[in-house]
Amino acid sequence: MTIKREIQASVKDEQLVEKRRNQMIRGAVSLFKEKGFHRTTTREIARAAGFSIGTLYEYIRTKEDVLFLVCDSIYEQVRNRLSSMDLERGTLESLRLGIDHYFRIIDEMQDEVLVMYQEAKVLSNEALPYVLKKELEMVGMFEKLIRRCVENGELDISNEHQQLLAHNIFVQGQMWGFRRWALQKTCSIDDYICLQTDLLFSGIQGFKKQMEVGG
Amino acid sequence: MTIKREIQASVKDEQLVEKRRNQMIRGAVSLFKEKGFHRTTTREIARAAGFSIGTLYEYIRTKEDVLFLVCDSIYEQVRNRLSSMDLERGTLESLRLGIDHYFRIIDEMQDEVLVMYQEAKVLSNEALPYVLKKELEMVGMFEKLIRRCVENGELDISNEHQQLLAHNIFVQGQMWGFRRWALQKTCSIDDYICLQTDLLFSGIQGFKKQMEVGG
Amino acid sequence: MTIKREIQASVKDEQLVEKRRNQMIRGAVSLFKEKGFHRTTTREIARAAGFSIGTLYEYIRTKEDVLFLVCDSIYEQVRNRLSSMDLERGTLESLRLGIDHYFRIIDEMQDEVLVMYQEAKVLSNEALPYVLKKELEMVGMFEKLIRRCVENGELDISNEHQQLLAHNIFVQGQMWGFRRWALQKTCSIDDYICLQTDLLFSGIQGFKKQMEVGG
Amino acid sequence: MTIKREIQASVKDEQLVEKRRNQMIRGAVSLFKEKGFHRTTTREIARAAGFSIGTLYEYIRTKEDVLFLVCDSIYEQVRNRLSSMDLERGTLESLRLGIDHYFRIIDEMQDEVLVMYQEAKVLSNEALPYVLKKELEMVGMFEKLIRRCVENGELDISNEHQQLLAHNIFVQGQMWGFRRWALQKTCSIDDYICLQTDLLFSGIQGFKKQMEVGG
DNA sequence: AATGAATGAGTGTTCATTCAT
DNA sequence: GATGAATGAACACTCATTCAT
Repeated sequence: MTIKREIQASVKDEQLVEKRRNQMIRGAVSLFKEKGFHRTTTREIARAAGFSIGTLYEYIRTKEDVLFLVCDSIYEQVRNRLSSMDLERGTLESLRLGIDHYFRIIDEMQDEVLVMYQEAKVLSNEALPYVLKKELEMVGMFEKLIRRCVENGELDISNEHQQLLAHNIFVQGQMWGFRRWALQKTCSIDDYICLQTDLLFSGIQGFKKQMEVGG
Repeated sequence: MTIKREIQASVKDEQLVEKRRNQMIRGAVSLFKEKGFHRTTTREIARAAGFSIGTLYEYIRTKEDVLFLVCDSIYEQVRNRLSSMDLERGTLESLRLGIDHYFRIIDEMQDEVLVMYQEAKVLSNEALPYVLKKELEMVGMFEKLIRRCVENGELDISNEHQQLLAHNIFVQGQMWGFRRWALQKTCSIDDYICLQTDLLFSGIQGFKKQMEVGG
Repeated sequence: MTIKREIQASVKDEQLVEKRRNQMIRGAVSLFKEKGFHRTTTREIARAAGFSIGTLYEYIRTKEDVLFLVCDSIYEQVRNRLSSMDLERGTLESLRLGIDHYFRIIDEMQDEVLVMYQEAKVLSNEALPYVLKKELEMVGMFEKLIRRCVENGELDISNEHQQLLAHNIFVQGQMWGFRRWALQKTCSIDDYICLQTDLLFSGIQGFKKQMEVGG
Repeated sequence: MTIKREIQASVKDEQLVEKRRNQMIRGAVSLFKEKGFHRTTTREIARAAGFSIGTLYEYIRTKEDVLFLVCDSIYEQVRNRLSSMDLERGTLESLRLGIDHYFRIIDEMQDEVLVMYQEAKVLSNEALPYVLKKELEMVGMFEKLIRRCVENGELDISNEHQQLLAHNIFVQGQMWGFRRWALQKTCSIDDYICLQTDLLFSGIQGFKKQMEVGG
């Protein structure tokens, strides 16, 4: 169950709040993508959402609320889509599939992830921990995936290695988005998944060894 | 050879320009660290640099110039410190040492790297490519380090793997800074270097294999 | 006969209008008391009155109407309570009693009087004269009280003195409210009535004279 | 010596600050007079002062600062002009002259006094006490004037009567301004001074008595 | 070369009022 | 007759930039 950090709205009809906020988020993401949070005005957000500035403020209290809503929504989407992963099987294949799945989600949500990635830090001291918490939850999913492999005897790495590995996977996903200017020039998402999986599973010495074995 | 992107100054005396800009950068970094680029005012930068707002504008043309100067200076520092790496030896040990060296630099320059990392994106379309270019140069250093290993027969991985590996190393360095809220709670820089090196060199199956061998 | 300044309502049922407006006034007085007219929003008034903002506007046309209603209501209350005074007897004792009565009313309605006193001026050029007229009516009551004394031979002061005296009494009543920060620290309403009556009746030389007589 | 409540300015040249603030006060008084503090915008104040909105905010920090400056300046003016009063002589004549002097000052500064009188209450909890303190200082001047008369044997009234009398005089001065709509229709300032002095000195029974004596 | 007072476009936010349901 | 979502003009305040001294 998710801890809800409520953003206050003046409007009472909860369905309407949901609907209007979704309009708002959609508009805001594309604006933040284009010019960043700080260079986007609330008026622009309202216009992009399809309503007036007055109406915008019926559904939030401060501009930062919009950013929070955006971040929250993106995490929620990623997590929802990630939830179809099988965390329990505990085979290397399921880990490989999990990574594949996650990287493809990021690929499809590149813009959103980039926005969140670049702007989340401007969230206030009140809101930021909540967002970071969500991030840790997602990292936790990879940790679980890995731990089950260890428990299954498919993998033998220390607890610390497991944790860092989970972080690496998580960051390598985001990296596909935030370093697209470098990576996506020479590389498709399929390539990327393939290459990263190689490195992840075999390490650089793995190649050497295989070579030696093969040679 | 480095492409110089000149920031125009009204003042002619180049030594003075250099000196004033260094004051400016020092002040700006600590301000950006504290409150980010957008929440820092030019007046604050001037004050932190030790001169008046009018003088500030004798050495730059826009606020963004300050950010550029800051990013440029940070990259330059990282690169300078990195330049003591031996890129040519082409042994796994030299690669390991290179990573160790780089990660420790990042650790010491955490604040600066974080600033640059978080704010660089607001640079205009004119300045950003220049900064990204510098980043690629640094990635290139790791690529070279790796390529020499391959040429030396110490490693046998494809060109694509080499490139991605270089990116991974570069990002894992930055990651130590920008994910400090998660990583640095349980882990020293020594631990981090050790763990990342393990994963990098052996991959996760490496561990398994060793186990099998050992078992 | 009272001149009625009609505030337009959309609702036809006059009893309902009366009822709703009373709710509104009660809510508004306590809000104006707390934060003044300008810092009180129509939404707050509606909420304090127990109905919606839409309903509020069924019974008034502008926010200023609320202020008018409030002022009107307060004057009406003061006047009603004042109406038990005996204006006709024409003795110094009845004047003394009238003052006593009036000062005690003000004391009990301090908050309301303060509100009206401080906010009435923001009424538009259309509504203000109406309110001032009511005030003059009340001053007129004291004038009558005094005049009857003169007619009775109990007092011998000129017409101008009578008028100014009436104003003084009226203002000294309000003064108990609007200077409470100074007066009510060291003085009860009983004290205040007593002291003011002394000054009013004897003047400052009166004391001297009595002393001389007594000495 | 006056306790200074400093309003922060960005501009350092103190003479310039003084000059600009005087421009500001002059403009603000006439605007507040016309439409009250709340209906006056900061842009209007800036324009009336003869500079831009940006410049206005170089000399104050909030709109309320303007009101404080206005109130402070008015009190200071009244007090300065009042300072020529001889507080020490302790004769009834000097008291009479003091009142005459004070009432004439109020008459000349009617607009200013009215503004301060009507708007001072919106000052924040921080600034209001400071203004009230100044008011009490002025009341204190009348108290002193009266006390010296008592000490001189010219008057024999209790401490409490002295205090209230001082308040009455102070309020009757202001009253000439804030009730001008009623008083100034039938009465010049000379008349007003004369009538109020009569009532003050003789009380209403004084008239009667004189009559009896005279009769 | 250095200063800092002046500028005003631009920002986030509020709130009286309307009107479709 | 009652509701409350929608509106947008209006507001206080900020800050990058300029330029006369």
